[in-house]
This record gives sequence, structure tokens and C-alpha cells, in this order.
Amino acid sequence: MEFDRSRTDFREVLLDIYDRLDAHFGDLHWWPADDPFEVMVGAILTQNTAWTNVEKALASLKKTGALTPEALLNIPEETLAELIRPAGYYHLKAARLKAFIQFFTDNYSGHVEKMQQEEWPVLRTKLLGVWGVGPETADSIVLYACEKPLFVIDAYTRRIFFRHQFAPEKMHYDALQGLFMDHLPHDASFFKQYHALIVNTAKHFCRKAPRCDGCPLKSLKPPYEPAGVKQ
DNA sequence: GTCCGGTTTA
DNA sequence: TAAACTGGAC
Repeated sequence: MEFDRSRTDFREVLLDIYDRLDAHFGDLHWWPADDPFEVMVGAILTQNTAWTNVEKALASLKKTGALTPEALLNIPEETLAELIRPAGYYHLKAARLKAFIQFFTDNYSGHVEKMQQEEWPVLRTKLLGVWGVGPETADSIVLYACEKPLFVIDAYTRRIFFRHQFAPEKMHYDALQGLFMDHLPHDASFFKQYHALIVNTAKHFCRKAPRCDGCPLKSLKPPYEPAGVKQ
């Protein structure tokens, strides 16, 4: 099956989807965190993990005063692992946090402001070089911690856009990202809200077992499909 | 393709 | 009791 994204009004389709979701959910104020550093730590902790469990891990880090670059640099990895245990994959994530903090300290002296001064394509490449940081984690940090206009793709984005037949199921991360980046204005606040809306939509309606009742996208037509054709 | 994993949700 | 959870490395 061909996925025709060449039509000139694909931008209008993406904006239509945004408007529908924004009207339904309103301003979601993502990413939920006290500061950019907490966003970065949360981005690693939330890898394949429910956010409610990440909140517990972040709470225990705060409670013990460990949620600073200096503290995380010096804390023993095993101690860190126990603190973040509720987030799951805790041995793995302790190692990943350590790798990221080392990078953050070496390159930006542990200052988010210095990181924010980096050109985002450069920053993204550097982040992808850190062990434990893949495309979604890197882009979450670039967008939500550094306020740079980069569209974040996740499993929810894939699910929703595949089901509505805008993209093949296993479309590569960068290709799917390009679908948004090539057709939408590069605005950080807009991208933040769009991704947040996608996550909410997937949690409420576009679950693994779909609940299309009441979904703002229920009446959405695939861009290439003639109106009225039943799937 | 497999492994990492405690916790919540259905 | 099983599925799912704001992935990434090997």
C-alpha cells in the first residue's frame, strides 16, 4: 500500500489533527517537572515505563537531595539504583543516568543554560552519542529541557498515525519525525503541546485495544483515501 | 529478536 | 493474573 503524503494540504491535515486534540484536551502544560534538569532525568527514567512509576523515583531522588548534577555524579551507582527502583529497569537506568550526568558535566559543566546555547542539531547528535540515550530520549531533552523546536516521536505517535493510515507501522523514527518537521512550523511550544496531545490521545482512546468512542479523531479521513470508502 | 523490571490498570 | 507502561543496547 502506498502512503501518499505528497498532497500539498498535508500541513492542513496535521493542523486539523492538532486543533481537534487541542480543543478536546486543552493546554496540557508538558513536561511536568520543576526545572529542565528534572526533565532530563525524567526522560531517561521514563524509557518504556509508566509515568506514575517515574514520579515515585523522582520523589525519592528529591527527598534524598540526589536530584542535582553534583549529587548524581557522586552517588554510588548501586545507591542510585535503589532510589529509582520504582521506575523499573533500575540497574540499567542507574547506569544510563550515570552516563548522561558524566556527559552533562564534561560538556556543559552541569549547567542547563550552557546546553541550551548549543545549536540543536549539534546538541541532538551529541546526545545520541551518549550510551543509553536514543532518538526519543534525545529529542525529549532537546524539546522539553532546552526549548528547541524538534518534534518528538514515540510509540503512541506511531500507533495513532498508523491506525489513521498516515504512515506505515514500522516507519523509521527519523522518517516519521520528518513527516511532522517538513510540514509544520518549527515552534517549540507548538511541538511540546502536539506531542503531549498525542500521548493523551493514545492513553484515553488509541490504546492497544482501541476505544474510538468519543475520540476527537474518530471522523478523521486518511489523506489519500477517497471519502466514503469503507475500510 | 531478546533482555531489562517494578508498578499500575483492566 | 495479564497487559501495559512517554525505549535502547546488544
